[in-house]
Amino acid sequence: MTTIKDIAKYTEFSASTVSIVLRGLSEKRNISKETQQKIQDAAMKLGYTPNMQSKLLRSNLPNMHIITLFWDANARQYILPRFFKGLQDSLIRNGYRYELQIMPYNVGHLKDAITKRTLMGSNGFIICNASEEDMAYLESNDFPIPLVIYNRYSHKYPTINMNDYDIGSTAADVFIGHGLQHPVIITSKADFNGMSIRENMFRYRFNEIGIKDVKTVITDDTLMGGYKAALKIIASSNKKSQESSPDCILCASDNIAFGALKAFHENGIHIPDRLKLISIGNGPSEQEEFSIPSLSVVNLPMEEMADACLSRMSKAINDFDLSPDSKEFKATFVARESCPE
Amino acid sequence: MTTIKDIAKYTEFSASTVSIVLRGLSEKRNISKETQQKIQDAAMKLGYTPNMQSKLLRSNLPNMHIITLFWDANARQYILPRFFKGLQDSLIRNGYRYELQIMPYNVGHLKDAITKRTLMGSNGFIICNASEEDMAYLESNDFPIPLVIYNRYSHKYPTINMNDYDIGSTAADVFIGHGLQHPVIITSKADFNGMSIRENMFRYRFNEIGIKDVKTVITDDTLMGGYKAALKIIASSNKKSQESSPDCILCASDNIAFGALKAFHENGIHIPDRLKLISIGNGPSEQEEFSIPSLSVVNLPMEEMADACLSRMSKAINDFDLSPDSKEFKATFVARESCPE
DNA sequence: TTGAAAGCGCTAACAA
DNA sequence: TTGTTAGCGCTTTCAA
Repeated sequence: MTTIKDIAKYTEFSASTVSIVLRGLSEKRNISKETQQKIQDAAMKLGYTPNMQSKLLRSNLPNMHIITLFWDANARQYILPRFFKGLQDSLIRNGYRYELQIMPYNVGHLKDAITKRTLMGSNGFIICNASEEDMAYLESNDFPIPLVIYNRYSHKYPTINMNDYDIGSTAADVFIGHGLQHPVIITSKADFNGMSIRENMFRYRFNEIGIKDVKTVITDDTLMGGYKAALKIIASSNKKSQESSPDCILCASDNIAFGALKAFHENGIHIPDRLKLISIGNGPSEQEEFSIPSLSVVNLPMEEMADACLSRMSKAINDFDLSPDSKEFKATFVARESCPE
Repeated sequence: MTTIKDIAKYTEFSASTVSIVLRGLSEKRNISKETQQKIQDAAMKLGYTPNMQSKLLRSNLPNMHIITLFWDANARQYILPRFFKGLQDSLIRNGYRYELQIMPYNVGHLKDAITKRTLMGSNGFIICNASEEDMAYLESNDFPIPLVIYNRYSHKYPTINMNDYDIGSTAADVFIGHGLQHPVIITSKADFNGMSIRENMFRYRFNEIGIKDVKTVITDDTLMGGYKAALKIIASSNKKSQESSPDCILCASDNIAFGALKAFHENGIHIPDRLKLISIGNGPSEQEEFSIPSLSVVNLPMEEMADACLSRMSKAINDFDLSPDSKEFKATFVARESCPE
């Protein structure tokens, strides 16, 4: 890395002169045109770029804390803004003086994103979307700054969670309350334990009332994924009698749900008359309200959880409290057109 | 700010001992339990938090560049992920070694977000969503780091733009090609010049063929906004004859379009049979594809533009090239169900 | 088991 | 018009 010193040596001026020129203070300090030119040229030639760390250090500005948010680099376009907005609002409401930095990473390869550099440059990590491998990596290593884990459990780090049992059973109970008997789950490959819990709990509630047959369709966590899964369900139910074909669907995400709604619409299957549908609501509520039909969801309290992540981080940073506690949030059912109360 | 020195003074140990203890290296370096305890307590009591700038400076890690993205703190949940994903992909594809930092700000108050601190801590700013006031602020001030402006014009800074004339005329031409004669624009209060250009150009094309009456409905740039605007249009066209009621609608954003689609659906107005609809496509294309009906758009090339922002930034940082050039992208029409080709 | 000293890159005050 | 010096907060030898 080229520094101001390198330029000083190269041009045979002093470091302070170089500093003055490069900061555009030449006029004020009466640096000769010639000197300016030489220094500019050298900076260009040597590829100088300022080191902001040392500028900041030198500046004596109050030490701002940088919180780095590790987020799945792929897909789930829906969710980041919701979570991020929750963080922002929390910052403002609580007066936290943090700077938020977003570090995208590939799920399953968190290890590669947590470099010496990211560790050094940050006062705390909030880890989101971690897979089982990622969690294993975190559990088996020590880090010099506090971590808060979003939506996963750990016996090493503080975590902010939602009650996954609740999510599954709430959805099932609504369907059961409607007397529905042929449930289907559309979901994607579970990349964290909570997903399985939600689905198993959903199944369990139906099993309890004697309905053993809860079909599952695995697809991508995308709109296209939901669309294709729904087409599959339509095709297979066309072969069956009206009585035994699906009458209610749980979608593991809003992405999947929106895709599925499109497929049912195109095939003239009326929701909620022919089929009731509930999504595990991870998307912006506005989009759920204005889909056709509007989407009933078990709403994941992401904004509240984002807020909790920051509070917990604040406690970790200020009180040195790194105990592996967990705060758990409840998801609530929001009835809309795709499945009334 | 409490530093390691403060703790050293307070505990009457040396700074190096404090450093060792606070970094958890006590065992390795044989620091006595008692000393550890005293130092930990003091750190807690004095509210010590490490200064990451100086850690980084000391670490001799290669000087990573931090690019700060200034983004509208409010609404437009759709767009950030699209732009951000464009940035990420660009990072990877071009091998730029930048760290991205997102700084939310309130449009119209960019001034408040650009603090000494943000300036010092960043090697470059990408400014998005700037209002006219924000642009005026930027134009009339000097900054010590390079700025690249997204989707606005400037005679002081490099900018990355789209052709707003094109956007408006493309949409109009498609409608005109269908022989439609009663256009309506649903838009929100223009907070930047490009919006007016798009709309004026749309109007102009219709005017050219003798259609002077292009109605405009102003609403919020939200799904609810689009919904309400559409209801208004429905109400007023119910009073008119079939011939004079609107037959095509340009929506200024996907938010507005999705909201409007819901309203038309609820009122049994078939799109595209009764009414053709084109949106200025700023949302994720997947959502446009799976809406009901799928949404025809003049697609804003946000990913390409994000890429261009980074390329331009790279040029600014590495080649000291701060000339106020502009790169302009063309928007293309994507025909889907809401308005065929 | 602890401390002293040097230095990371930069800038402000002062000197020349 | 330019240079010298000291120091921002931290860590790493090396010494005690």
